[in-house]
Amino acid sequence: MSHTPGVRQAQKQKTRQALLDAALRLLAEQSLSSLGLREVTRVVGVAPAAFYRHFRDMADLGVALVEESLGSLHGMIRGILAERDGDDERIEATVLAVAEYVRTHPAHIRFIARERHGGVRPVREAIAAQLDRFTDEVAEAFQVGLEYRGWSAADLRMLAGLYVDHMVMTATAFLEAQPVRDVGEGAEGGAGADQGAGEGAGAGGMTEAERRIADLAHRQLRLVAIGRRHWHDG
Amino acid sequence: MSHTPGVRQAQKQKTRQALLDAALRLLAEQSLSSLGLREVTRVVGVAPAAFYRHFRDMADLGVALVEESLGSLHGMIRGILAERDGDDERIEATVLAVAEYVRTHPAHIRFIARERHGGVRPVREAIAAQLDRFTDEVAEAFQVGLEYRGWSAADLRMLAGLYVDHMVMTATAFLEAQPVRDVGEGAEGGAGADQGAGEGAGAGGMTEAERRIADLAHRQLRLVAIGRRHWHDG
DNA sequence: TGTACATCAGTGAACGCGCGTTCACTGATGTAC
DNA sequence: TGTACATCAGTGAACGCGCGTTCACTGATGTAC
Repeated sequence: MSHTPGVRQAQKQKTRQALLDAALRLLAEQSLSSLGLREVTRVVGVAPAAFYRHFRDMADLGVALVEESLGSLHGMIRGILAERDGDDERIEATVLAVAEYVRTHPAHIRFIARERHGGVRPVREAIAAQLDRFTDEVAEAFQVGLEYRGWSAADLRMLAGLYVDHMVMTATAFLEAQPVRDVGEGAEGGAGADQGAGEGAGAGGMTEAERRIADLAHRQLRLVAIGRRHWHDG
Repeated sequence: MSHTPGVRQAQKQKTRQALLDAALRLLAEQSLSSLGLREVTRVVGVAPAAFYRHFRDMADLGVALVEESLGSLHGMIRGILAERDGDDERIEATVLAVAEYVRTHPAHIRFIARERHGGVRPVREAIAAQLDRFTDEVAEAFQVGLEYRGWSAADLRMLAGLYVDHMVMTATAFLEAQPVRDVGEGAEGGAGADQGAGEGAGAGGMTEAERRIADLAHRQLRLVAIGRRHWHDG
């Protein structure tokens, strides 16, 4: 233990993470290009100038948020696709996983949806790159399946693109179905504040609105799967 | 001619339109929530306070831009779907129409893509309402076709949603394939400035990047059409 | 047609405010001996 | 273990700047008679 860890490094990481968390929270109500550096540091409780010890500017922080938002998803999706066989099971599992991810990371998904076509080029490009990776990974997962003998690489990627686009669309639909948390924690799991009223879903359940979206997504994915099955015979 | 037209009304409309055009142009490089009132009036050449004669605030202007961006599309799509029969023809015509619309109204489409999940609620809601209308219209167009006997209203709408979502996705893909116009006219048709270099497509043609996107969209739509055809027999 | 009054789109100056960035600094942590 | 020096995350004050909004105004257009 010569130089890498140390109390100093740890403290710095903690501040950096606090800046990311605060930004993500503030981004629930606005887009990155209107988010102020002072706004973020104010929430964290550090001096504005401290920001520059961690990020060159807001675009830089945005790119870091993209990695935080989508990085962990790669393994998850890959795992789901690898562990199942059969279209219906895959569809079911994927839709449920997306719904769950949206419920546990709403702010991250909202950020991605908002900035995917947002006003900050480096962030747009980072998101596009991540979604491209997803498409590659899904296409690769298909390649392994016996059901895809005779498919060209281009057609596999076409199909994967359809699934990824649909996944994003479904995620944002789930998002819009979520209650709007005005204030409060936001970022990390934390102990606090189950919001009270009737619509709140239990640990495993879904609200009525969520169920409608899940059902719609289900049927759309099933239609795509049928098209896939008959792709080579008209 | 007692009160409605008049020189005054006409002049006011002209200024209003100039504000909308200027805003749309500036929104190529940023999102609505960071667009300044003074920025817009500066481009138009009027005093900042003049803005309030036309819009309450930027969100108000944004909602007007939504109408301008999507209002004319309703008739167009409806016409295309009504005039053809046969999936392939419909697919071909729709993809071409979307490509064409993106080429002739790039700034409008970019605005919609950017603000669909952007930081300004009233604008998000206006866009969602318009896209919902599109879905209804497409579903209605299907209803008429003989190919959809036996389809429930819910399934028709599910399918229509798939098409509309895909249309939006395709439009934004075309957009990203467009050369980035740094400055210049933007808003109205105008006489000026075909940009020079090699990638520029002729009146009816497409660039290489556009052709790739069109081809991908084609194949994806064909797969959906196949799924649709076999929807009721597994 | 001519005159007197009403309307109202656009003006320009003023305001208070929060912004991003810079800078020399402080003091806890890390390192060398 | 103890001491002397280096590093560097975070400070706090200062800067110039452009912002949104207000206000009383001006002068062309519209209306009544």
